[in-house]
Amino acid sequence: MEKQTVTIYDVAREAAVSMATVSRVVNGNPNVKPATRKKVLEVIDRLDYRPNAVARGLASKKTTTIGVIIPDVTNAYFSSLARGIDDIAMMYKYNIILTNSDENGGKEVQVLNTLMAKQVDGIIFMGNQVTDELREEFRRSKAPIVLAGSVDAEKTQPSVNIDYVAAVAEAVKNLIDHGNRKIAFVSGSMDQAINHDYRLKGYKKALKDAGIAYDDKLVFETDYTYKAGQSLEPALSAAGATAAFVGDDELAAGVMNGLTDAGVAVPDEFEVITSNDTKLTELVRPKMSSITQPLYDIGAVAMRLLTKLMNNETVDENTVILPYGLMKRSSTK
Amino acid sequence: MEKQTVTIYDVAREAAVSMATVSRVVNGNPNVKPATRKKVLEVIDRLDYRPNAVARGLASKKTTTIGVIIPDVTNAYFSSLARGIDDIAMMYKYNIILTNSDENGGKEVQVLNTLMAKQVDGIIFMGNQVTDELREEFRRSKAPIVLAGSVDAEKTQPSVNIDYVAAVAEAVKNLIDHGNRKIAFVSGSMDQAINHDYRLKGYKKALKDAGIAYDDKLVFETDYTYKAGQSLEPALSAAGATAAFVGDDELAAGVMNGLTDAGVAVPDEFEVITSNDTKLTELVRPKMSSITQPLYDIGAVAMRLLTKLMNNETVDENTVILPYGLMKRSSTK
DNA sequence: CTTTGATGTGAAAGCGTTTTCACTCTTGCG
DNA sequence: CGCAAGAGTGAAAACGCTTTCACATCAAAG
Repeated sequence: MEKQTVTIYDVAREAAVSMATVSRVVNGNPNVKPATRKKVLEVIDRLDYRPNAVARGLASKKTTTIGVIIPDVTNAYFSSLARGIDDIAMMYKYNIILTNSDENGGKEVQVLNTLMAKQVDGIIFMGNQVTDELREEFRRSKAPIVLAGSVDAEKTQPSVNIDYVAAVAEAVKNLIDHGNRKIAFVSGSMDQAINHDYRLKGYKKALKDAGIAYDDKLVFETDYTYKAGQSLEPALSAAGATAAFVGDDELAAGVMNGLTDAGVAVPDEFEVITSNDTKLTELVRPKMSSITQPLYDIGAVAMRLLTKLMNNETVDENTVILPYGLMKRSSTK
Repeated sequence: MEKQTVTIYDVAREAAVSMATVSRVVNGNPNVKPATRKKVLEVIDRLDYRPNAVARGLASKKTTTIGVIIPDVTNAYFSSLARGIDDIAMMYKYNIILTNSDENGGKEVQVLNTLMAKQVDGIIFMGNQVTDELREEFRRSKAPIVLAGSVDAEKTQPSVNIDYVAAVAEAVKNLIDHGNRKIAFVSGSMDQAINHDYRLKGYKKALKDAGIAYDDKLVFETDYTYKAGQSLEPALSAAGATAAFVGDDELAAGVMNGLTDAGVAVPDEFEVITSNDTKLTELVRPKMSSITQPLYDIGAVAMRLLTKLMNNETVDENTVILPYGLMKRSSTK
């Protein structure tokens, strides 16, 4: 025996009004006489009527659902953003369809398509490799799309970020100020805009400002994993580096622990500064110095921006830049 | 100018067939002559037709979307499960509506209701405090619900877990075997079934087996946060404990770092063993010994189980128990 | 009284699919 | 050559809501 669903029609019949009226009271439309409203509400309560959101979505062309594409929920940086997104979404009565992309272009395109098929009202995209194909899909979408904690070199989509160039430059300058001349730049794939177009630029800028020559032997392109960082020590030492800027906290933890395990003292013999200021930075010993980012807020602001876009409100600034900082902990002098 | 949507009707007209036929080819129904299929496919391609999943959901009463209730995406334990869930879901063509509950009963009930309103085909629930009200909602649901990494004392819902009692008992026995007599039990709220009904039982069992009297002064009920753990050191020392079993990795990292910072040597003066075997255990120094759980698999199996339930397949065992292990690292002797 | 403008309500047309049912062709077989 | 059994297709009825439009009612204003 299937559980029976009660529809708006049942309520209308029982309350001796039309479906239109029931719909009005359900949606808080003021054009209903208080007495009628009360009557309808009673029936709704009695029958335990619950509006079917799918039918509503079909009729109104709004699903109050947004899509969120995330590289990996398991990643502390992105999950912090996701938390900010969800909280604000909930505040505005939206739900979130969350999908992991592994920053895999093909998967991203596919996911984007199913999200659009599901008629989401908006999309938040996280991931740093916006391919042409992806950009094309973005354009095709009738739902607004905002990038959170993610950059696209072409700046074609609304986005929320910090000023990565300036932040990295400042972090590296800090290392330089401590007397380091050979500073490693450790990051994930250089195919990602955030690395080659932003972080590396900041790195180069700091070097240039200090009159230090750029040496690509000091640039280490690897995976965003703890293991990858851990196994980097020999190379780092071989290159003669005495400090490193790292583009991801987990990676940085690996780098640092790898160094420590190899007998290199952090920060005395080698300084490390990382990028994302996730919880991780406080857990490891020594605690890691880091660029600080308002992680939760990046997600929250992105979601807020999306709500405006979905309501066709005019927004003054499509690409918002949130403030960053530098947190000195114990992995730098 | 709104972007125009092309509907199944447009395709039917252009291909000079009926909507029914278009629907058939879209859904891979074999009852279509190859020639017709080809013709329709061409038109679909030419018009760039994309089926509207909402309309489809209304007509078919299946949304290929499932709801996932998670305490906090930011938590490494749960986000690992979530990753397993999403991967399997994607494999079976489902999408996930993810919502954070903060293990707040009221929020959980509310979220559950909106999920049901959105006609999700199934629900995966994570959270260890199944209130009566919640249980009542579960019962009301026509979508199957499975618990992942979460226990309900009443065992009324399908679930996927490890044998917490045995695992904790083994972990504590290990501590006892190392000569510890005063072993602290550190966990989150005792209101949670997993703590008072499982972990604590395992703890008591191990003590009893070793002939050690249970002393509730050694039970520390706190928050699942790093900070909470860190500030526990004075109390731990005051109670004369020489070892601790901890119910959460982040909490355990806090405990351990708090101890270390206070000059208590881990593991020489104080041993720590934790519960979830998340990445964290490897990041901290010393690395933490832990009960090992197949995190990803718990999520994956839960999702797989859910697919069966959604298809009305008969499942032999509704409450599945996955194997656990014990990983000795450096926070125990 | 009539007129006017709000206010409250209902009928019915969508929204874009799936699915049932009936119907028309083909086949293969006796 | 006739007929039963598929195979292939279309018409149209759902699915459960929102929204438009027209209509009725009523109070205030003239």
